[in-house]
Amino acid sequence: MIDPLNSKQNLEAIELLYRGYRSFTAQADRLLEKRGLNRAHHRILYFVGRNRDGSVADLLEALAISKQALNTPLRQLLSMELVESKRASHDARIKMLRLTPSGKRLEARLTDAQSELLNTVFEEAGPNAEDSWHTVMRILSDT
Amino acid sequence: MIDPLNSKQNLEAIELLYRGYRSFTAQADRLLEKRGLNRAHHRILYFVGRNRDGSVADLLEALAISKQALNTPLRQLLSMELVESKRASHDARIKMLRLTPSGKRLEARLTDAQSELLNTVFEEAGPNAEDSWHTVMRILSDT
DNA sequence: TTTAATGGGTCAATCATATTGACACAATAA
DNA sequence: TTATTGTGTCAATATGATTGACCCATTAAA
Repeated sequence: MIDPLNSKQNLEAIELLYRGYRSFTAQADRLLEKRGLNRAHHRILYFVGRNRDGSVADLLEALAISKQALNTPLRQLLSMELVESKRASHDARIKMLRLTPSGKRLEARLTDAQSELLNTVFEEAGPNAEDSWHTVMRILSDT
Repeated sequence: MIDPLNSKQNLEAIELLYRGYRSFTAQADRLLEKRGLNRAHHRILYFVGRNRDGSVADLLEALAISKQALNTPLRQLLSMELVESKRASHDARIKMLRLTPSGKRLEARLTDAQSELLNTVFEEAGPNAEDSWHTVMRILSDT
């Protein structure tokens, strides 16, 4: 009777997840570092990019950090004009956040780098592998 | 002509990698937190576990952090008797590090949690998916 | 055998990022 | 008018990381 726990396969999978994730985030990290930005900024760019005109509160909830922790990187992105805010017309308390053109360009560059990497990987692995990989990751994500 | 860059597939893959990785590390993080440990400790336990009797310098190289950054968590693991060190017989300057029995138990518990999660995931995804996933992740890791 | 290099450890100063708590201000809702 | 909401900021504190300067003991080289 074989205990499937800690099989060679699983031990390799653990290793692969660590290494794969690192390899996946490495390019973006380098691109960000050039501008003095980090993953916190990236997360903001990402969520603002995918949630146009969302409020600061929305962003706080998405990032699950404190108001004070958000303050610094968000202010930097605003002053670098990568993100802009305007008051909501129906409620002037609310600031709606969106990417500026250059913010969009940066976000796109970060996403493109990762997207290109994935293209290379899936091309090398073959089309069936891509579907299976998605299936596995979807299950893992929702667990 | 379709630009495969930033296809829906790829955008989903990026999202899945983030979410999947978070889900993958969540259990271990919780287990560690209970003992007042964090990912730094986990990394040390991991590398010491897989590199029995390695030196401090080996560990430093593997973790790619400064001597001073290693100092605190390693000292904690030593004082908690999860890691032990003994001088090398051929060179008394070198400290060889290894897990104690309870260090091994903790490391195994962390690994088991991840391994179990992967078992569940792969079981649900089917056997072919597992192989494909490994293929993709191997390529990604080595890129 | 004196001297230099190596492995390991620590102190100090500093930086970055995060936290909680306490407020302040303007705008909206009750 | 008063209370609540959305946003922003100050202060104190905690953690984890950095670089730089050393120290000790041991081993290697001169």
